[in-house]
Amino acid sequence: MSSPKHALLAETLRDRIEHDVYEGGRIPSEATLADEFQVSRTTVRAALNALQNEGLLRSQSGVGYFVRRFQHFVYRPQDDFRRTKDIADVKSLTGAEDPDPDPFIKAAGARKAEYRFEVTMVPATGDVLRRLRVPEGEFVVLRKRWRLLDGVPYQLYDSYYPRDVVEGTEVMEPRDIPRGVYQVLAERGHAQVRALDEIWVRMPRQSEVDRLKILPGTPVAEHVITGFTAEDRPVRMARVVLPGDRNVITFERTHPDHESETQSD
Amino acid sequence: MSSPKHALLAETLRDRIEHDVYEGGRIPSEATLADEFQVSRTTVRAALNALQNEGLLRSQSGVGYFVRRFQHFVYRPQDDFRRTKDIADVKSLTGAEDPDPDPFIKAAGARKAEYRFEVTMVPATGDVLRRLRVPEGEFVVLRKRWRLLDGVPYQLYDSYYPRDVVEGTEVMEPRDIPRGVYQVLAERGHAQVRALDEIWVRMPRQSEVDRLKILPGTPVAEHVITGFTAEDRPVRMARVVLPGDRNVITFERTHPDHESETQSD
DNA sequence: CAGTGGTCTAGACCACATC
DNA sequence: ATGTGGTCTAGACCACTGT
Repeated sequence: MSSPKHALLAETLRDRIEHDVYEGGRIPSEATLADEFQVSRTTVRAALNALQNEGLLRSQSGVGYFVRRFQHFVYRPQDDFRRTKDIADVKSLTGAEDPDPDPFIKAAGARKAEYRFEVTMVPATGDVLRRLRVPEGEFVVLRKRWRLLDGVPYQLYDSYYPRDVVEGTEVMEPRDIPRGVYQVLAERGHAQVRALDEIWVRMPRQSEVDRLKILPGTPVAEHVITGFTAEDRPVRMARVVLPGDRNVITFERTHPDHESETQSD
Repeated sequence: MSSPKHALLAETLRDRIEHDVYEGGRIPSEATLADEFQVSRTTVRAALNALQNEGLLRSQSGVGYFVRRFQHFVYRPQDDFRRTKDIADVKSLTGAEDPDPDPFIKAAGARKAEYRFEVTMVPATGDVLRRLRVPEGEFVVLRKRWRLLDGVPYQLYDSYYPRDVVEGTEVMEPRDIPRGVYQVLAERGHAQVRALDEIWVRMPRQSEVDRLKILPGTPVAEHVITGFTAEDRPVRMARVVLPGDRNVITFERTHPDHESETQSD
């Protein structure tokens, strides 16, 4: 009926962490805990390892274990749609000479927002192929974007476009598009009028751990946006990978009945 | 420059799993791997433990390690809004005598959907208090719901209502409301016309591990929905906890410019 | 019964951070 | 130099699953 020692220890530590027992979020050393609970260091490590995987602690080699603190960024996928309309507002609000209207930068607030870009042509595979309804092996344009706040990576934002839709436009260049991508798509006769959002949750791959500089035990959300024209052709797919310790995804919506009511008024 | 043995072993195993090297998803025993890679059993366990925490493997005591397989449920928060309109459709489609129009049941398809309910009054605390804008300590109505598919818990769905809004209605009873909650709210003069969705990602608490029967290394999404009336009063807050290995959250939206275009047509 | 994973120990050596 | 976490070993005993 009784739990193993490492589980009991983990339970005790979870409790202490929740009640802020440890000054400055600093957990006692492995040796100290082993001594206090009369168990081997290996058992202490098993407990601490579990807490790390739950995202409660982080360890720093040669220093110690610390309680993790979080600061979330509020990510609003709907803002991307609204971009072009807001350019004037941003200019008037910030007084910036050359305001960057990217919604990520607008939402950054006091934190320093930063980008990295990379544009390539890749053969469509897997879910990209399926979502963009492109023949196997056909090349699509991939815009890879890193979104950083105060030097910390907050999001990986990769967007895919069918080749014919964006070829010869500034979408092919690795820099921000002040007009907004939707403007460019519209000018080419592929205005995006509808989007489907899919969100799921998983543990990160090794490549994402490296790109996002996340600690072990940090889950990620994968957010895939597929954009459609009025003719229901998919013209854009974006895959956003968001570390769970740094992001909140938000949506706003109105009741469909209410919409029709107001329309029938 | 070289990685520790357990990391190299984990890397090798990740690769083998991805390339489906192991028949039937069955991983060799710890002893076998220790022998093959010439390391101690402890080192093998460190590698396998890491893969479990990444959600790639599950272990079964006394049996062995297996590759994990996933079957996702498509969760559409917007369906909840549409509920009352669809009752007739469900009846005509399924031919059921007493069709249950809950969107979760509709979306279950061939899988057997199941519920558990619990209704209580609790003092508002933390984010519930903040989101429902209720004075500290004031009691709110809590509807706790478990949503199961084929006996497996897929979602914890807890919804909170200000006491005055639902007192004396069937919302206080621990069973499904065929009319839909939105209908009840509307009849009480608190029609919900707008909702805010917030989604984030984290590792589960112990209580959630128990309630959802999830394996170690499974992250969860927390989805909080706050519903507002036309007067901007929050009348409903729901907290949905979704195990990452079983759910995809989806939204559909239309381009705001497009909406205004069609309205101005 | 044999084989599997789960628990636990004592002890060793290393790299790294801090003083 | 000291203390910290990171790695790794060999070996022991247990509980559980399958035949």
